Amino acid sequence: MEPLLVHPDPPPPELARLLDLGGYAWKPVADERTAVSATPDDGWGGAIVVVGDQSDAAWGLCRAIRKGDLPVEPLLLLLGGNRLDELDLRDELYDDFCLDPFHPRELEARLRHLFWRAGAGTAPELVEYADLVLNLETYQAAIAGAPLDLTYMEYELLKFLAQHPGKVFTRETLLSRVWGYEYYGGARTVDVHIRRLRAKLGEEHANLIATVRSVGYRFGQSRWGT
Amino acid sequence: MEPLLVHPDPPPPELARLLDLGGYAWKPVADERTAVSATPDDGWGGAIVVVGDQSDAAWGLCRAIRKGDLPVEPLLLLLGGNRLDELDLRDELYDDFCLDPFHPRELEARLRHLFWRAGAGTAPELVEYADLVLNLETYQAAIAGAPLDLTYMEYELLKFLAQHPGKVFTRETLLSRVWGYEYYGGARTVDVHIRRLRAKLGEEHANLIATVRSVGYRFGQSRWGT
DNA sequence: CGCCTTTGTGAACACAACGTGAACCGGGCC
DNA sequence: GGCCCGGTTCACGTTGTGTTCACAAAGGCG
Repeated sequence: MEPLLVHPDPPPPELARLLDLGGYAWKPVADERTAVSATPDDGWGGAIVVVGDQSDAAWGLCRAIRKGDLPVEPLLLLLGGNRLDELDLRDELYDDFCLDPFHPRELEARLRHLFWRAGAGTAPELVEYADLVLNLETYQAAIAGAPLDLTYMEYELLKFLAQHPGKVFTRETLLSRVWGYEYYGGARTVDVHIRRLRAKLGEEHANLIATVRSVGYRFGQSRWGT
Repeated sequence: MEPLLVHPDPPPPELARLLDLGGYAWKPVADERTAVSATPDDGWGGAIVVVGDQSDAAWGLCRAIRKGDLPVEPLLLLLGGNRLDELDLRDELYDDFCLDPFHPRELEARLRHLFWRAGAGTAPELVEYADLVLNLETYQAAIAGAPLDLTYMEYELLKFLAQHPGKVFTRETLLSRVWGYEYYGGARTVDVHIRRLRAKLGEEHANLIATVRSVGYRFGQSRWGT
């Protein structure tokens, strides 16, 4: 199993002891920068962030993780009972939390449940829609069994679209989400990539990407239910 | 919000007090059978199951819920620290748990986070009126199940009207609210779009848009009562 | 009943949005 | 340096769609 990211560095001794006794691999990190440079080849298996005296640093790290610079899941917080208020309006920054001081078995149970949840949902790193399959680990794509030879940008764009089937995205949204947050350039760039994607998908599947005039593009068919 | 299913009946007084103070609607249920018969029309908003002295009954209820007989999500457990072992190998039976005795704010925070998680994922933004459904994410519309092929302006106009059913809008109001604030153009443009909308809605549903002579247009039936 | 106002209808027009092909440019590599 | 590859930009066609206009139909009022 991939090691856990633990903040701060050094972590509280009782946390370190519990992780060691439980047989978890883990690495302490002080901030986002050290976290990035210490990232294992296989990525992180999860994160435990202690919201202590310098809660700003802890929340900043959570935010960096959730922003996607540092993809770590799941994320568990450890915080004192007097800091429960700080959870307000920060739902998106954590998956679970545990009050400190903690019952060792509670923390163990929470970790186990988090990993169970993570493993249950997304076992293989695949994105599938109809005949299309994207393998996120190997950067390969295939349609109806036939492999697609996509460039980097084409792959990223198709991945993003296929991860949100049915939803319409404006060119601006695509530029910011696929290309990057501070992208400056013509919106028509998106058109060209869409065209190449459609061409590579083949005439038969080109209609997987629909253009919504005056709005943007949509991947896949409509979603009426949940 | 739909009421919470709470087990056992009666629940511990401190739990009842917290739910009441927090403004939650809730119903106590003793077992699966009473839970089924007490199910509200809109279903349950979630469940809080106390794993107490008769833990068998509690786990049985959880199993019934997860089996699908009684679709309730999310499911939060409340259990004493000496019962942490019982969580083992039962990951699929709960979404979160809280140790008893509990810090009121911890339980509140867990409830809030659970609801946030449940609501964040599956919220297809829809506008509905009678047989008409507009999906705001996919820019698609359907009437009586049949998809409508609307242009951008037609869609925007219909969306605006359907979002305020029964209300009458002058052409000027529609021009400013749908087309844009500083629109300069003939008011008859609205008529043409209304006509095309009626045509696409089909003869059967064309009367969804009523013209109010000398005033403007109204979507849906007039509202005399509530 | 006749006039005037308001709305429905059909068609024509103009333009914006999109698709398409090709050129440009910058980085990595031999 | 020359080459290749991939991303971006530009110019041009094409199609769709919003707008306008002229006329017909309908409704209100004296």
